[in-house]
Amino acid sequence: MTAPAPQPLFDTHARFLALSPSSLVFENRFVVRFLNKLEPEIPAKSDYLHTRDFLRDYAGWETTYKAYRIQVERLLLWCWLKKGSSLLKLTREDAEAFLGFCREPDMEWVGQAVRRRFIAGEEPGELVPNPQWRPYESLGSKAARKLADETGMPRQTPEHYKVTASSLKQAFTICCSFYDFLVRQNTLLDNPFRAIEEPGRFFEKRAPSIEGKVLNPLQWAFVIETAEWMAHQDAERHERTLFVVVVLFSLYLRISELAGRPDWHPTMQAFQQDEGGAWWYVTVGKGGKERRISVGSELLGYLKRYRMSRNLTPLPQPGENVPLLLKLDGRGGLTDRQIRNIVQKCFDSAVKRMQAEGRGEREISSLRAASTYWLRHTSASYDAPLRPLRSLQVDLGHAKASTTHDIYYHSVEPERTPTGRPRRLKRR
DNA sequence: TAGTCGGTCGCTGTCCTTCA
DNA sequence: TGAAGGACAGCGACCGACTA
Repeated sequence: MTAPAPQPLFDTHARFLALSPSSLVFENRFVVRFLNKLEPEIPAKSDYLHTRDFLRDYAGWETTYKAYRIQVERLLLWCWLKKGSSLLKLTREDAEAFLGFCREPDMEWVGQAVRRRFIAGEEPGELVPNPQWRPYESLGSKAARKLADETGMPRQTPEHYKVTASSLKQAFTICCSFYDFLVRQNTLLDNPFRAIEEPGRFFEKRAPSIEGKVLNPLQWAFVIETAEWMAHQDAERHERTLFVVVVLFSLYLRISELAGRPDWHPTMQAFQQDEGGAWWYVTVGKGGKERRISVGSELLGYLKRYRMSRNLTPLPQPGENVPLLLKLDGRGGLTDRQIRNIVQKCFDSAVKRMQAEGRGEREISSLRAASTYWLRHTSASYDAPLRPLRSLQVDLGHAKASTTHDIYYHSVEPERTPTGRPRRLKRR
């Protein structure tokens, strides 16, 4: 099945992101033309203004703003293009129909790759609608894409697309919030999404789970051995790879806790020794909260190895303001994406080494889907049977013990921990 | 020309806060 | 106390600029 030809349906649409909260609306002539085309049958300009006013409240939180813009934009396009009326005329039945559409949108609304909404036009600085853009995207599973790339087979184009329960729940939450806003503004009397009985039937509840996101002991053994082998083959490039893999695993780090944040750039000072001689990794975690993670002796060995490859003293000195990770050209600091790429190359090499050793597809397949976050899940799930809940909770940076308990103490499978977590990184 | 890097985008999941 | 709501992060992809 080939990708659907660009539809005129989406030749123009409201581009909320381009509008800062203080800017004038309708500044893009394509948006103006689109809205004018809908008038007077649909009060599109009024709908557009209400939507922009709602989004304005979230302008200070970039990731939240992005999520909200995506969902209300879909709602707006669905009202206009599928229902043919204003979003202010939405009934409970319409709201249910929209959720149903969100769960399984028409394939002409679904793209096979993420595209920019607008691309450069002929005039300098002009933005024109990207005909390849679609409101929904379906990329398929990572493991399937990787396997297709390895075998040289074309990637499968899905004939149907269903969003996950998580995404659908987010769509519902945001639409509820949008109509609550319209009610507070005295624009509407009722919220049609609040009128839906048992909205949970649209998205089945699921306990938090790391199932399928943990490397089994054999896969982890291949990953760490591959990282060491890569470091041996090309120390200049891959001592860094080895250190990144080991530190993400050993300290249960989220990628941002190694890459840094806009207001925090990790240096060697992140490794600190207390008065008792114990070492800690001090980072800034989710929500901008500082946390200290205990550093084991084995990780210290890898830290020394990595530092010596950079011609530094074996252990960090007080006040040493050297970036923790360097780009290949020696410039300081790696972005989260660069770290992901480094880890992904290691995973890819581990898959090849498993194949070369004649390992079966069943042993290999889930490693294709692995990402940096799997190292955090893997390490924590190996450690859960061996460490007190409170201790693991603090190192993971969870505010509530129930989060740690629900994720790691409910989901540990016996086969993952035949003898509990080895404090040794290498297990094979 | 190939590799690196960063901007942008949308999907999915995590996890904290609020509320009944 | 559990569910719902909501903020936020991780991730993979495309694409263009830059550079060795």
